[in-house]
Amino acid sequence: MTALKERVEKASSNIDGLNQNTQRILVVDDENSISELIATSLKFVGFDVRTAASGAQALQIAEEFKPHALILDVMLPDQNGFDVCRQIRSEGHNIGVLFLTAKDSVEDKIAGLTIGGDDYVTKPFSLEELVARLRALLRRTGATEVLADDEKIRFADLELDEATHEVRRAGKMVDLSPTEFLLLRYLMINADRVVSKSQILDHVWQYDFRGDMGIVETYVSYLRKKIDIFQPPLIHTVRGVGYRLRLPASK
Amino acid sequence: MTALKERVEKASSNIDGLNQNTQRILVVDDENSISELIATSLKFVGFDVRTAASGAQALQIAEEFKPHALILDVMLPDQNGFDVCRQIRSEGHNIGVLFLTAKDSVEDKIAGLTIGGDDYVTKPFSLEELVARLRALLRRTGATEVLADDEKIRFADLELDEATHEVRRAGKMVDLSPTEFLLLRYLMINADRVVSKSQILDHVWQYDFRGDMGIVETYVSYLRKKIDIFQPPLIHTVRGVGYRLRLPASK
DNA sequence: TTTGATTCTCAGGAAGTACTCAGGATAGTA
DNA sequence: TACTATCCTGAGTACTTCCTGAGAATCAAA
Repeated sequence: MTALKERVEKASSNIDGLNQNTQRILVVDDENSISELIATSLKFVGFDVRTAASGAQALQIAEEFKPHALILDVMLPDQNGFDVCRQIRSEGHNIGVLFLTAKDSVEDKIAGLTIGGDDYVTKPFSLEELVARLRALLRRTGATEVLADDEKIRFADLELDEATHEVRRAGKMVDLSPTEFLLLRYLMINADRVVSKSQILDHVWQYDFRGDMGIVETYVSYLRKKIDIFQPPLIHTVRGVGYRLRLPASK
Repeated sequence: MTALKERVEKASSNIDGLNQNTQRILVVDDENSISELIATSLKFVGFDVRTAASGAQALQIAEEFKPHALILDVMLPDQNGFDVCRQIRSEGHNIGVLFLTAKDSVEDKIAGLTIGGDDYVTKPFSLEELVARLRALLRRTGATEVLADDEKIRFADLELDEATHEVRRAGKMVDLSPTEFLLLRYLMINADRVVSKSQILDHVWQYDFRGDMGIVETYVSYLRKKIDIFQPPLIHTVRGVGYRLRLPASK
């Protein structure tokens, strides 16, 4: 699952119009803006997505859509998310579930829910995190046919391990805060292309973040101090546009 | 902005010979002058364009026009741009959206503009930038059949890469400021054709620029110092008319 | 060759953009 | 409760880019 491979896969799926081995995801949330946000984002990275706004609707859609995974708000208008989950599973499908939950309700209820390979993400979340968690979940539940490539992203002498959350530059461990990790991950996935500060903000930060883009500059600065003290520097500023991860080789 | 309109009329015969697989773009803005400006410009470069002045109208037109992309002002009289976007997307079409937004409202309020391959441009913008962004968006969202074609523009030994924002002359990296980049891009797109200073001003500079054409001369001079220190020179002055990118051979 | 118009180039101030750091707020942990 | 790590803001600094204006250079026609 290297950045390159991901891109190649994405590109090739564009070519023939539809990809045959696309994973189907059902997003269930009663807030329309949330499910749309998730849906567009997942569609863009290549999933086949359907949305539902209630438990009943979810059951109905699941029946014919047969999703590989569920993204499921715990709080639904008609019933609670767990029941929906249970019902869908009793239909026979053994699908993984990524629960969405408000920050405070976490400890109470969710604790026991991450057993079956399931996972949860608290609202508000960042898109990067959501997608990363979903991918991990699909990997665990075996829904992914693709060779289970070691969960590492590489660029130059940088190595980022999704499973262990470890990062190395030139073999040396570097430790990053959660935000730094996500930022680096986003840059690595988009290696060699320029990403704007607003793209970074939209993907790495939580969707309700209301600050300005100065925060991105600050975090790029942090990252540089941790990974670009080595030579050569990999994070490059493209003035007026954004940032770009690249080797200086082709100067 | 007269120069532009003139050319549109003159050259429209060239256009329809060229594209039978034209991309459809729906422009939504309540300021008529803006949507007209954009529409004219996009038509000229070969898109099939329709305009709408409100969200309601946009939905209506989108239904039968089935655009490949949307250019959508965030501030609309009847509803906000996101809702329009969401509604159109929920109809099933997975189209990319290029948002237009006032400079100051970007940082403050609006997040999530770059989700799903979307992008945004702040008012006032330059036409070159708008078109470049739109093209990039169409590429990303896979609406363009002519993919691969690795996002590079070439002329002679000049090479301009849109994704990485790199420019090379004879393989050597040259670094350009944002304006220099846009200017070179415009010259390269119109390679071998003479472009007048007012055309350049209309396309490369923001539409509210109030200075005179001296600025174009200045920037051409900057460009020459960066890319025409190599031999042979490519940027040629056509006295009394404008500039032209050409090889000395094709006199 | 002269003349007038056009174009080139440069210097320098204004404006904009990016980098870094210190410090306060917050959350997670012992 | 105290301690620590992380997040975020704001301010200061450094730098780049933009644009103007003016004089030098070039060109074409008389």
